[in-house]
Amino acid sequence: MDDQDPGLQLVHLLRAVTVELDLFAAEFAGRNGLHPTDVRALIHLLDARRENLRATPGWLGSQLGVNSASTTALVDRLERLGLVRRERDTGDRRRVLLVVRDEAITLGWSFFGPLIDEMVTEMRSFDERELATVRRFLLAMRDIAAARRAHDRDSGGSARQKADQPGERQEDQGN
Amino acid sequence: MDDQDPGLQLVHLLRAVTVELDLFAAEFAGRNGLHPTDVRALIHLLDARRENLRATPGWLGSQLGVNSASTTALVDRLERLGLVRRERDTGDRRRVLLVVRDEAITLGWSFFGPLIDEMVTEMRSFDERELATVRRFLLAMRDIAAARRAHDRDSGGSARQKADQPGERQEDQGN
DNA sequence: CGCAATATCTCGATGGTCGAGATTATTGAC
DNA sequence: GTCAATAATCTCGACCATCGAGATATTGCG
Repeated sequence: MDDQDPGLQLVHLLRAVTVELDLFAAEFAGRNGLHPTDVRALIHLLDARRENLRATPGWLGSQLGVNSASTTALVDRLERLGLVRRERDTGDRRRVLLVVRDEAITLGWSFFGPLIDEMVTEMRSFDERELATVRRFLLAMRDIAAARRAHDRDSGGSARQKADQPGERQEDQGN
Repeated sequence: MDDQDPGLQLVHLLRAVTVELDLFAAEFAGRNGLHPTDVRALIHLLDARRENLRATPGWLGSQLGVNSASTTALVDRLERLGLVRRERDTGDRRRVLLVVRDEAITLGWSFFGPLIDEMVTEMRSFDERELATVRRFLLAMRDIAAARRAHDRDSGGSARQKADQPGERQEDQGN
């Protein structure tokens, strides 16, 4: 694996992008009195809403990799900030549904909107075949990372298992 | 900006990749008794070493966006774990050089090595023109994020300025 | 020398995260 | 129906990463 390997250079470049995006999120967090975890939670909640998935504390915790105690505190913060609302699930009353309030959408868009806009605009300079290439690249990188994470979680039981993950991920249950 | 906009889909996909990579790093952290910040620091330190840059606490703190107090504690942790060594700069004795110990390289490679390997291997399925397309994409995304971050830092003085960033970034000073 | 700028570190306070366990609701067996 | 097992969320106490403010040491300028 030569240091001049173009593939390796691209992997490093991908990491540089993630570093930039993390710093961008941290900037957003610090500016609004949120913590990095809150921002990550907000992103997942907005994603869930966009895809019509039901968000619950347990689901959110598993997405973020934090345990139930931290998730409760996290939702408390988001609720106190007026970004989400707790709502008992009428079907399964053990559950709590996390309803994203309009304030959260406004806040998220005010910060990430311009960034996303610029990125989408930049993508217009890519023709269809190039877009397909980028998509293939991103899908491959995402899947490799996800697969290795699942692999390491199983095989690497030497150290502690980190958190109490239900492991269960509920998909869209018909709204 | 339609929800079916292929550019927008790719931006979301890019975010999905960063989420996976962050979770991967968190997994690594939890398994080795490190904190997410420690992992980020380790990555920057290994990068600096690879590029023959001099790492100091101040430089590291500015890279991570944390203040000097946190940086001191961070370096204390890394030193206690035997990953780095503090060494007074003989030229400017206010400075401390952070020397990455072999243990850090071994540790980092043991975890990120296989992931990087798989990614690099996957990149072999891209021909030269496709690699160039991916590179153009990643460079554009990185630069947009960096530019917006700089832009927001200046204009958005409404809230607090977060940390005491020297703003100074020392490049390779001839080793 | 005095003085400002720079680099790092110290201190006390805040609060996010964790493990363990409590609480409430659901499910299935008898 | 009752009981135990499971599940989803929350409470509690402890730990420690991060922060702001300020201390300490060094450099460079005049």
